[in-house]
Amino acid sequence: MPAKGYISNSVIRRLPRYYRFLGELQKEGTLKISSAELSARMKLTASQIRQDLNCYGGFGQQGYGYNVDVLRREIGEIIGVKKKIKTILIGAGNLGKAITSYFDFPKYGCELIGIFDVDPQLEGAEIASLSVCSMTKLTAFCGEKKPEIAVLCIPKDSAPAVCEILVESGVKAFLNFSHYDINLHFEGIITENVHMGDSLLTLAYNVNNKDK
Amino acid sequence: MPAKGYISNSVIRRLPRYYRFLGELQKEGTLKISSAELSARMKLTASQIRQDLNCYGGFGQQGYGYNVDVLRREIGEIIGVKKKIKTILIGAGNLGKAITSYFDFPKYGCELIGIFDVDPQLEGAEIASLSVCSMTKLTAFCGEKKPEIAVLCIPKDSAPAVCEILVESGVKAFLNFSHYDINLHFEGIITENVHMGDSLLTLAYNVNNKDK
DNA sequence: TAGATTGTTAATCGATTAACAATC
DNA sequence: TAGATTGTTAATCGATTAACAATC
Repeated sequence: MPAKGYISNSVIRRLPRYYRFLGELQKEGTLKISSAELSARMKLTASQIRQDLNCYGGFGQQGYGYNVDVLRREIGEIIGVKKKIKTILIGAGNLGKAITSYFDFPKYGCELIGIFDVDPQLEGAEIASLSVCSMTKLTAFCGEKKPEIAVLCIPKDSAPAVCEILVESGVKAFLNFSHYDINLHFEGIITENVHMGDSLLTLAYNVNNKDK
Repeated sequence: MPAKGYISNSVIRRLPRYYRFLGELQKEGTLKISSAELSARMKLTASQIRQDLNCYGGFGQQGYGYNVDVLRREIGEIIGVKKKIKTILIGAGNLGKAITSYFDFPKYGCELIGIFDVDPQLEGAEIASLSVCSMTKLTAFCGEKKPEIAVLCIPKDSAPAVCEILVESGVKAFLNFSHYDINLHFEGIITENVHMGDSLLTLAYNVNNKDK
């Protein structure tokens, strides 16, 4: 049996989704919501919502439901959105540029404090009010600023060396767009792998095997 | 109990990963692999690998293991990588551009046949040897070319209208970067949602709640 | 044949759902 | 108080793991 206080990954992965839906409800001006209403909206069961939330405490009120503002604030607190974890991005190619500009880091609990690229041509280029740094400055930068998260927008081949440096410098977590399997090579490192290829293949599978 | 022949989502989502790892083994020149060896490499159990594969048939040989080439080809066949599903991309902003150039569609069972954007300024711009089309041409294009997959790189607000048109025109599946919940609004549409925000929040949660 | 490893059935484990007593 | 809805315990379901007979 899981230890008391243990929270399963399945629950953790639903937190951002609750947070997102509650944000929408807030925007719509909804003040209170019952687990039944929220479940209809999110296409999951009311039971699951109550179970999930009660991993962290009783945020509702019997006979009433949940106060949207309070619940969202509580979940934000649990995730730690206010912490603004220091984050760097490696690889200012197309994808890196897109993420840097497209992405509202503070909204997701992070603060982007540095962008790095191997290409000396890019050095000094301005993206999202940060100027791209040479990779040669990476170690020194990490030693000084102590970023905790790195977003990897580099090819698979260059990933092992870069990860080595970053882990060595104390980076704890990766948002990994390279196809390098970080967690297979480093112990205790937190990773979120984005495999768009896998997503497309899953899509292809489902299209090709529809009603079979 | 699940109907015979039913294959769970958990299994389906592992297929692209098997496919990827087998590709690597191929590159390394490995000819055969046992479920035990593969499981060590992929950090899952040998049991699971054998169970997964046997949803589709017996691809191995007792006492020997699996032939890497054969197994990869079989999985490719199951996914349907050779089909090259006609795919369009909507939204040629930073993200759309990145995906268009960054991404080897044929490698993932798709063929990119059109790029669309609302911005008339972008009309005719060349990306990945395709020229960007105006959104006004979308319906006609779909009617003629019958794309089955759409990659949505547009903001949430414009998504409902675009999805309406696309679903109407026979698009069956979405790789969805907009934060619009397609499957909440359309029945029987296949979707893969990429929520980088959720990934970052999960990362933030894990960093903030490490050893708690 | 002996050894290895699959395919497959059975056991376990964990996550989801249902039920209901507590309580606002 | 009566009605509603939570928090929580118990039941169910499905996915993962273990075990082993089949067989190359």
